[in-house]
Amino acid sequence: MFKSAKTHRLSHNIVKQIRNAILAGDLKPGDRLPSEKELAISFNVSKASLREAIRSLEALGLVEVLQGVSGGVFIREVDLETARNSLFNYIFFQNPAIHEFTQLRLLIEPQMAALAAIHSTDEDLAFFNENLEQTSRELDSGEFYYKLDSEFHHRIATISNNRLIIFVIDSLKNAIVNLKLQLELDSRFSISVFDSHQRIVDAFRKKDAETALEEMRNHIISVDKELVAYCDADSPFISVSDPVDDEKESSPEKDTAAVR
Amino acid sequence: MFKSAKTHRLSHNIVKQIRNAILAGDLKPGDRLPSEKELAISFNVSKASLREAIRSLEALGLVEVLQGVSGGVFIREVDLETARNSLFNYIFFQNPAIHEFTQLRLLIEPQMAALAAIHSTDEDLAFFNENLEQTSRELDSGEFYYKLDSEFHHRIATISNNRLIIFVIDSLKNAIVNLKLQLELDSRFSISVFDSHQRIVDAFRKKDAETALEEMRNHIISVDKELVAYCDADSPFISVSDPVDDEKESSPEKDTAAVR
DNA sequence: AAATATTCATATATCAGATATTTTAATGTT
DNA sequence: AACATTAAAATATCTGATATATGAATATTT
Repeated sequence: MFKSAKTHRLSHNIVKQIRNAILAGDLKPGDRLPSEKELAISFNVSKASLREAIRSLEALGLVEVLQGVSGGVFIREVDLETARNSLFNYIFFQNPAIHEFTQLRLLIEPQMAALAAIHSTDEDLAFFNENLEQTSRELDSGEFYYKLDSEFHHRIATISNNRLIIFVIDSLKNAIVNLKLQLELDSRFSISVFDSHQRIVDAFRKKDAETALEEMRNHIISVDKELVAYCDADSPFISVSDPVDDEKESSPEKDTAAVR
Repeated sequence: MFKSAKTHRLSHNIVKQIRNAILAGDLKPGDRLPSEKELAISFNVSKASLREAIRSLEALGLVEVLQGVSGGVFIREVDLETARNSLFNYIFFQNPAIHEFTQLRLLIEPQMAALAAIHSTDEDLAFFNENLEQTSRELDSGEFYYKLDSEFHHRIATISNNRLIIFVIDSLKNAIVNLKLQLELDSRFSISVFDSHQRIVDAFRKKDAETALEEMRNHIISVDKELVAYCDADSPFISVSDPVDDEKESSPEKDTAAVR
């Protein structure tokens, strides 16, 4: 009925104003805001309050701050990583069961595999070949990281050309990997994943949508079974060392043991 | 090759430490952190830097800050709204086409409708009856808001009992409504939506999964067509007045004109 | 002339400490 | 018992000084 009459935090007010300016199109990625001093004067607040607002906007991924001359506060596009991390934070507390991941994946990924079978270009196929080859090498060396696996599914999503679907698939994989495990993979599992991937790519080569869909479906289900066997027993839950931890330079995908 | 040797911001360092403590389980929702003064001493930084860190954590939805005695910084679960808003920010810059939303919805919602037909309880059916009745009243009064529509789809998602699916459906609807429009609805459209909803609920009552799925599918497709007709012509894009703007007390669902 | 080093201007980053405000609980008053 | 007052603890905000980072202009060297 009535609006809260609470005097909000100054920094919140500033965040709101700037965010609205972005959403209204008055501020666009690349735009540079006036300097802290000037902003503080414009908003009629102290530098400290203004900086708190900037920190919030930074956390939301809406601005980026550079130091030095010609530095300042720049509007930027919120990137996939920021959104994905936020979703990860949410999922962390929800701590969904494996089957919730699987259910959602099953709704999306088999269909995307079917699409990919039809629409994949030579370039895409070359990518998948290279991906399989590298995976094979990693299997031989006993060093199976989930990066290649991640890229495999990501690429399939990409062929859909649907950014929402890419986001969902990407986020799911990220969450599964970082949330549910850090399991020492047994190599039998890795090989089974590799085999699945091979069969899927094979269907791509033959442009056989039906088979691609079915193989992806089987793949997801078999991964589900493995994960359930691993996790749900005692649910080790999580071990956060690097994954969500570090900055851009070591992205989550880099150095976490593999899954799927 | 080499890791960035850049000395990060102090506040970032603090955010990282606290976030990691949360993810590691050392800090749990409801936990209260020491006071600003004490924290500043612990981290060996000034109060200003510490507060910037707290603002970031607050923006991420990981903490909540209360003033006054027995106030302080409290760890909290990241809620759906925070994650959804972050996704919205991402989607805003991506600005996906209607068909991208539709494609993803088609993968999920018809299946969920089928599930709901099978699993909906008397309580659920009562909810849908009430929802339809209220919608009908709003139609009569000419005041069609998207809140009821939103709740309709949300409830179906809820029956899936899958938090990831609920998140996706909820976020999609939120994004569609806030991003794509603020169209003056023509009442023919509202009525068509209402009819679809009625047919879907009817299938629920009969526990007819097949029909529920098909009706939801038709519903989404017809909404897609309407939206494309409305939007893609000149793409009014957005008008941000309240939707993503205000605080908890006026949630996005409240006062934006309806869609679908 | 080109490469390198230095200086300078301008931002942000950080600190220290004072003051204001909010909120709860304890205390007093009627 | 109900209500008002006060005290204490916490965040909120402001001010102004200092540190640091960065790019560009300038000077120096080769």
